[in-house]
Amino acid sequence: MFRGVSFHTIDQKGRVIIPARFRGLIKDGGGDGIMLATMDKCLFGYTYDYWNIIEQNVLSISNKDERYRRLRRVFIGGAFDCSCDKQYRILIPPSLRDYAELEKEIVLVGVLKSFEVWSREKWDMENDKMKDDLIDEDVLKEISKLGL
Amino acid sequence: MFRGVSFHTIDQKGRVIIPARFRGLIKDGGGDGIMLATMDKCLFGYTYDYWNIIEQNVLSISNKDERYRRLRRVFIGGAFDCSCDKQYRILIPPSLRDYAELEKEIVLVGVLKSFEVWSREKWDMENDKMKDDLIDEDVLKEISKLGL
DNA sequence: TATAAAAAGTGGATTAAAGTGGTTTGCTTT
DNA sequence: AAAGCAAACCACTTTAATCCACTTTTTATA
Repeated sequence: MFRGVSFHTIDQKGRVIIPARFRGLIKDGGGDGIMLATMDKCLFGYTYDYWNIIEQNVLSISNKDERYRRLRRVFIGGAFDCSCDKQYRILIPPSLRDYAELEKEIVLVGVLKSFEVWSREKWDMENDKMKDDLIDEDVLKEISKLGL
Repeated sequence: MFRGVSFHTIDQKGRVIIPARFRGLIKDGGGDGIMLATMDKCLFGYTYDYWNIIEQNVLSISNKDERYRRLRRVFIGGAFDCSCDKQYRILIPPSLRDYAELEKEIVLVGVLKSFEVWSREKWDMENDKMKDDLIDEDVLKEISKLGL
């Protein structure tokens, strides 16, 4: 499972290193590369195997409703296959760089089945929001269920 | 169960010794290492076995709501697998050192299912707060239930 | 209780791996 | 043919894993 945060840089070419602790998971997940998709103003990284499951799920969504068709084309349309180079970096396509506003400082965050790529600014904001969430009854309830 | 408090140091590389009385518990809990997570401005150490339970609970949280996705990414993002070296020390990742403000003097505290890592300053403050809590009605009620 | 032996705890040196930035080469596209 | 881009290559810096030496504390035993 993907866990932990790392702080890195994205270079002018749009290359981002995959942290060492993620590499085995990626390889075991179907190859030397990942699928990148957009969500929550950051990028979600999936192993090939897990992505296949997601695609199957997307296929099973009804296409009757225009909203579901829109969801499908935005989510799948925004997904890219990114393979690793010899230094274990992925090249992030310009459209995804723009979406997540990746410029210089970036953050990689493991979230179990997948990991996320954030700009440093947005990640800091996300942490601030989390602090605010800690006075939210619903959130506190979920935390208490974790058994910490 | 983890119990008792020990005062130690963290060296320049970020290494921290595991007290002898914790070692058997850790080994019995699934291996020669622990999972470290962030909470309450200190670090929580879990055995692998217990961490697996927590992780299952995290996976069962709904991901519909943005607040719950945030909870997951901040909590799992703050979790690291720390294995012991031959001297039974763990290396604490820089992001966790920063979070808990570990610099030189640190405190390890057993709290039954897990143990905690504090900076000495924060630990002392925590004890002061405990003194204040002893005039709190709710806290006194819980204490009376303990059967001391 | 004195002493030896073992275990716990600390610090530093060495080596291997991770991470970063840049250059070159060879495609593709217009 | 030239421009743009990505893949591959290379050089370098930083960081983490491993190993070793030593001090302190605990335990065992005479």
